[in-house]
Amino acid sequence: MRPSPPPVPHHKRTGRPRSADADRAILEATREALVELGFGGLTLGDVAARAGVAKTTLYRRWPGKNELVVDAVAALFEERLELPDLGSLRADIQGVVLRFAELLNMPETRTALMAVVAEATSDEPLRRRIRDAIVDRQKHLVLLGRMRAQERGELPPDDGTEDPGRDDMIFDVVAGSVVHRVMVSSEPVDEEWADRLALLLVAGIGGLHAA
Amino acid sequence: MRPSPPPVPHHKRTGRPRSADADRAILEATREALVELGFGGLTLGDVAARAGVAKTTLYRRWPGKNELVVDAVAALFEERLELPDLGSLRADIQGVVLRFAELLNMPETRTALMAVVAEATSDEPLRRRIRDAIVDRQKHLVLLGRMRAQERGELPPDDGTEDPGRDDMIFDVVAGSVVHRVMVSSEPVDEEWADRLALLLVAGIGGLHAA
Amino acid sequence: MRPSPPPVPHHKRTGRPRSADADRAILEATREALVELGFGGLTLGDVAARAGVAKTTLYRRWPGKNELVVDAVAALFEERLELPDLGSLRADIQGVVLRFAELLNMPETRTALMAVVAEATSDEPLRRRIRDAIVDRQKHLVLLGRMRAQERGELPPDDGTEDPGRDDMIFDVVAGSVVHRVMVSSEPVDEEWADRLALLLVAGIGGLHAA
Amino acid sequence: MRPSPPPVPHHKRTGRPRSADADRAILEATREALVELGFGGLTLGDVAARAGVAKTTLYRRWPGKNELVVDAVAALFEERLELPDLGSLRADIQGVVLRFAELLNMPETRTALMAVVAEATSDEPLRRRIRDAIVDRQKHLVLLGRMRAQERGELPPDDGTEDPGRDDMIFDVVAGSVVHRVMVSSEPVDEEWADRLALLLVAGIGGLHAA
DNA sequence: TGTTAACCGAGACGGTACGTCCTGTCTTAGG
DNA sequence: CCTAAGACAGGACGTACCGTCTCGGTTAACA
Repeated sequence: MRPSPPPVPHHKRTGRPRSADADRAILEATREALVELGFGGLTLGDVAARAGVAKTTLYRRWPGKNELVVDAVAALFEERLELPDLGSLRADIQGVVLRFAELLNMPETRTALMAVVAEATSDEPLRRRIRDAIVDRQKHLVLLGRMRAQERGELPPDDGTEDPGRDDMIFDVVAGSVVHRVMVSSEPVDEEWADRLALLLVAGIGGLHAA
Repeated sequence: MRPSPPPVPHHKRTGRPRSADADRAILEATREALVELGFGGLTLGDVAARAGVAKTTLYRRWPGKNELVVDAVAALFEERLELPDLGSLRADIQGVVLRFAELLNMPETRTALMAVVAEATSDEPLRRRIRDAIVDRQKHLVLLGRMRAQERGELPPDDGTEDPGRDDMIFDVVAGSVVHRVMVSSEPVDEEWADRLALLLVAGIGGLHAA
Repeated sequence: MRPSPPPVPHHKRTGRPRSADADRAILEATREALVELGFGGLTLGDVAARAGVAKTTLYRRWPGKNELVVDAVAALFEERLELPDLGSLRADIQGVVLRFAELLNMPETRTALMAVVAEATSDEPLRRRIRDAIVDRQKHLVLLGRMRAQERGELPPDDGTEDPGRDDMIFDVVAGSVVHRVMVSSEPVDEEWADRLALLLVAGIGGLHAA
Repeated sequence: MRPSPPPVPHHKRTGRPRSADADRAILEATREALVELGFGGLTLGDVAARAGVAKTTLYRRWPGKNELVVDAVAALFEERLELPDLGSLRADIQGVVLRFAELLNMPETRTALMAVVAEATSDEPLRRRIRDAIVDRQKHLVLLGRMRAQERGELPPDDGTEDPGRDDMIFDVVAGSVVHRVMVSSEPVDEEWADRLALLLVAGIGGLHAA
């Protein structure tokens, strides 16, 4: 899976092309600054300086701080988040929950994720960007997990009558619970907690099918 | 339950006392500004102007924007969030989920809540303030719901062996799921969705007890 | 004659009053920067830094670079330009021409004067400011010189029939000639040149009276 | 007399030759931009765009804004400024003063002239360029006027003892007075004022000869 | 009943970041 | 070698808020 491409300019192919090095340097500098200063302390001028790039170059590519941070953080999700095959639905869920929590505890993402989501509450384009760059890429993990469980016989196969929003709800529950635990309750997501959440979900999903 | 009082000054009781009108006017102005400008656009200078108050007065009472917003929003949770008794655990959960979603969709809270949580990721005192003013007041709803369910016989009575973090997890799951649905997925929380979540939880909780 | 007062704000007498020290420091810093960097190189940010003052303080008092420079330079004209009484009209003119040329050769004024006049060509308020702060204060020197010459008997006394714009023209000729000599022709204004100009003027004025 | 040619490149004569159209378009665009925006608002990027030319092309031909403006304005002086033969020294002077004032009131020159002179105070090459392209071409008018006056018998013929800087001073006085009147005093140069200046000068020159 | 200390409004203060603009150079592709 | 197009590093711009401060003036409890 390749990293999200930089926002494609719809120009003619004339003039000096944009430097790909600059893109890389900027995103790297952004993550570095997030670690050191947090989202609030992050300054576009500072990022530009770290990247050895002029502020204008930065503004030419991204509309502002929010979009830049989304792109900078998206790459981390890309490479870090996957669904391990651990032999059972419960173990799979536990595994992905632990990895997700680990990701949320990285200093780059800790402050950045909530902040951009907050900004996005009144910024539809930003909301779409977050979905495209981060959320939707996680969502397929739910689908994958379901398919594996169905192959194992842990869940009944689809028969065409199931709720189409079913996987979306599972995703909201998993992601939301972990985020709330980490960000709001400030409690650790350890193996035990992850297992109990997995247990609750497995039982709950069973209940949904039974209904 | 009265709204959280402004931080008490520990002075001698001499001199002119602080104006209580000012407090009210400031919190009201803050909510008004949140609706019009969102969290990011909210300015302490602007709030002061709306409240007909000097910036100094404002800074004398609150350390900064974050704390002010927490207090301004807390009152809303106080008055709006309660657990209706609808006759069954599933219906109770559905009911509180719908009320919570409604609260999250108010313009005052929509942007403010996520924003202060984001700020709180690197600000322990703010995190505590949020817990004291908002989160903990919701948490007792979980306890209340459990007790009702136990009275009804929907859940087994406590026998002293249960996980002490059990209710915390339920709270993280409920609150987190709704927040994620509303804020990140940008999908509506309607009666159907709330009911399905309630169903999943009831079954899941059952699974926890069975384990 | 006191130095030109800072632009008077028409506020109420409320709030913290503006610092008089800041005014002094800013004007001094402006002159210093003019010497070191010239008008083109002068930056309001740099002036603020030199004066130990915030940029905002500077913008609160002056609309921009042009007005600031006018005020900074005006003080020099105030203190340096006077009409010596040397016993004859011709010597008086020679004297004032030499002083004026000297002033134009100071590094503060050399670059600043022409620049603000240039800017003023499309900025009526600036033009007025220049007249008020600099030009009009010089103009009375012409009147003073005429009166002395009339007392000495070098010129006939006014009889009420003379051209009201007469002194204005003399002023334009004296000031314009010196400026052009120094700025455009880049030739020195030495005693001889000044004396020849004085001679031309005395004769010319005589011609005007004769007409 | 043709307009001053652009600085000749001393390259080999290989490769694609420079477009002469471009030169014309650039100078025209410069004058147009001067009228619309004034000197301060004039941008090389904007001039390039108006001329339908790349910025590179512009920088290849002129070192910067100042030089470009000098060349763009010089052509106007070339074609507009001449010494009419009106039968007497006084009338000749009046005539040239009126034409010069007219030139100074054109929007292209109004702001441009003072600005480049101001820039030239700390830029010797620019000063030379101004002299070559503008000032020296005017100076011969003084010589021409003197010769005509001598032919008419209004002035004594040269006898080899006269001051060599004599004509320079006349030039400084005429040009400086008009510029000061127009630019600084912001008063009109009408027929009456021009005549009075001519009268003063004729008498003054007489005084110089008598000395 | 006057003192007095803390309050209040207003607004200036030193700072910091903003997002835009222009400069003069460069790097493309094409003539 | 020139051209158009446009990206590049750099730097100043003028604005907006921040959180602090300094004023003159007000208000209520205490003496």
